[in-house]
Amino acid sequence: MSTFPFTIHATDGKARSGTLSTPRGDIRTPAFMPVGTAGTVKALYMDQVKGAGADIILGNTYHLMLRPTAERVAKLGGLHAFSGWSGPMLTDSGGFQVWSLSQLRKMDPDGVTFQSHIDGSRYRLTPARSIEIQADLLGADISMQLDECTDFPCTHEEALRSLELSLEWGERSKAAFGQRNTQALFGIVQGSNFEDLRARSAIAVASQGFDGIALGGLAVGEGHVQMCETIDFTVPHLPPETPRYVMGVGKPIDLVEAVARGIDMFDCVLPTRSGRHGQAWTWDGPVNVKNARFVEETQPLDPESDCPASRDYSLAYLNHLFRAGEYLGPMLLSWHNTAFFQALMAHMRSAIAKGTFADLRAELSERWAHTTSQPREPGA
RNA sequence: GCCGCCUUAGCUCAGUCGGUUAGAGCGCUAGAUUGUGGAUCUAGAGGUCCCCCGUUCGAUCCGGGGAGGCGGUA
Repeated sequence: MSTFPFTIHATDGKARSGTLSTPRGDIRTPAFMPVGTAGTVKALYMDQVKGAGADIILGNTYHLMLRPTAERVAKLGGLHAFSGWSGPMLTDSGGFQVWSLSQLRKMDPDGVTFQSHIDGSRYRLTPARSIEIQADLLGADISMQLDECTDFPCTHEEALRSLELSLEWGERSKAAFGQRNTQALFGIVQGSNFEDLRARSAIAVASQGFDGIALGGLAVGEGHVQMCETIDFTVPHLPPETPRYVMGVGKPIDLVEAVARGIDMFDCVLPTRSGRHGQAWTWDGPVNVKNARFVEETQPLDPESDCPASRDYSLAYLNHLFRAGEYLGPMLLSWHNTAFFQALMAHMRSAIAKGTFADLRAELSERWAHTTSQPREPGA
């Protein structure tokens, strides 16, 4: 029995739309969760994030542990009060930093030791410590088990070792979490791009009785096609009544194709990171507002949008802001992208409810086919 | 007026003991970015080496003259 009720209202093919109910509010699925690593969705006010349509945001164990420290956040009332976000919040366990900060950490079976990129001091993260930080100190509504985000590409042997470690860490995370009435814990499936390993991991994680199941180790260089294949052969091993979450994904085309394969939740830095670098995501695909062709373009990004950033500012002005290095440029594009990703999720939820998801998928997949990620070059 | 220094890419400047295709940083033109190290990376375009004459097989480089700039001085 899951801590949070998850009700599926409609399905269309493998796609499903529902509600994950938490004490801090409902999460409409398929859901996209803006990433607020350090207690802020970068360059945005929480009101803008909420107004864009986001039901839930992410926080990050590793970054908050370093600064301002989890203990200080707890002393200041927890991450919700500290940051001003009153809705549901999910925190990553630090597992992604095990991968992304591989230069700054040492692994052992019991956990991982990080050397801070800020001041060089050492921090220890174990499954129990990660849960303590997430659930007890930050006060996350949904905590993630500590895992190892498996590198790509890797051998079958390496992927097996990695997923076994994540399974064990999942068991220990669950033991540390215990039974709670108002907080949930998600497990994470690994296994790289190996069908047998993904199946093995999915079956094992499903049997551990988590409140939700994430697919980790995706969008790490395998490319769009392999990512879709991996989701394809993993989802059948997951219990239908449990929320499914693909971590760190993705581009709009990835979201559409993953929803079509039965995924309910996503998070990704793309809308905000792209926004800070001048890339706007639109119904016509990505647009680099820094491009010279926009210097005198009086049209906004999307005159039909409800978001002021998309509707009320000309491309010429956005172009100027980025060329001039003005703060408002990243702010407006982060806002626009966040609103666009939420609008995309709303479109998909609506289409699933109406039974027209296949049409929407076909249209968007064709329109965005050129944006799919290719497999990373070996050695790159 | 005289003296000194300077003039090389859009900008700020290296450099060539006279020798094939003259470089950097920034800027510019594009691209990458997927559980955020507010970072970074990749590629490309762009030059009458101020002008003229001379010396030389060959001058962005040496000599003469001119133009423009900066500083000093009367």
